[in-house]
Amino acid sequence: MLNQSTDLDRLFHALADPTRRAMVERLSRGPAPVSELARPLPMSLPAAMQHLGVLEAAGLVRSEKVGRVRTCAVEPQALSQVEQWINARRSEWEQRLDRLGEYLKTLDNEGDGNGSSD
Amino acid sequence: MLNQSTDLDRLFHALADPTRRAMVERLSRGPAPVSELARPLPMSLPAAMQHLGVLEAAGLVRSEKVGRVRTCAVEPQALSQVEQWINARRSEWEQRLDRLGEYLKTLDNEGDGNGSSD
DNA sequence: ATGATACTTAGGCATATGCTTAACCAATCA
DNA sequence: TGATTGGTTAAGCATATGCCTAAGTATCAT
Repeated sequence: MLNQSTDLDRLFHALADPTRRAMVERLSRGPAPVSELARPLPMSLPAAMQHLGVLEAAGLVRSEKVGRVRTCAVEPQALSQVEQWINARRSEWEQRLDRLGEYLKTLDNEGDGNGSSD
Repeated sequence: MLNQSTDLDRLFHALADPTRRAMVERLSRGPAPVSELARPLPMSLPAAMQHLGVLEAAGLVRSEKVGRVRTCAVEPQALSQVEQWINARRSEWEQRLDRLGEYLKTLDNEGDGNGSSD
């Protein structure tokens, strides 16, 4: 259960940039060639390609070149590791809050006292 | 609906580091003082504090100082924006795949005889 | 073959990140 | 009161990131 960190590192890092999220959002609606991904972006084509490289390295996007056009598509299962991590966290702290709730109820029943020291 | 980017930027970026995720994981089990968060980490206390600062700036962690001890705790609703973004993407591309499935079925009905298979 | 299109590679620069050590302050404790 | 504990600030450094321009390479169109 310890650290296969690097996958999550790459995924979160890839998603931490608005340009890259915009690309993923675009690709969520269907595959697109590099130039179409780059066109709306306020940067040069090479810069856009670097972002694409980060997305591919993270496994979020897959691409294939046919003729001179490289077509990119989202990799639908790529986000599952992220989801798993988040769900794990959420369930942990929900459990904690549940236990805290129980505890507070218990205190309530005790009829409370003070407890200061200082 | 476009760009409240910066929140997501900070959240994803905060989670893109194994040290910071380790801190969140630790805090998911309950609040802890800075020194306890830092102790297991292979770095100096100031370095750990910087990570903590990133987590706080992202809204993932909240902390409060009492006496000379600063106690940190997870902010349970902080991940919801991340979840929303991920869910939005997933539902988009699931819809797409559904439509693709329909389309393929249609083709199939047309009575074309070959299988594109691969 | 010539030129346009669609990407790709290379090199470079500015800023951001992650870490370190060396003080420094504030609350206990002896 | 002075030492210790817990945290904070400051300065500096090495590497990583994000962008650029310029110069390729490989199709495709004529």
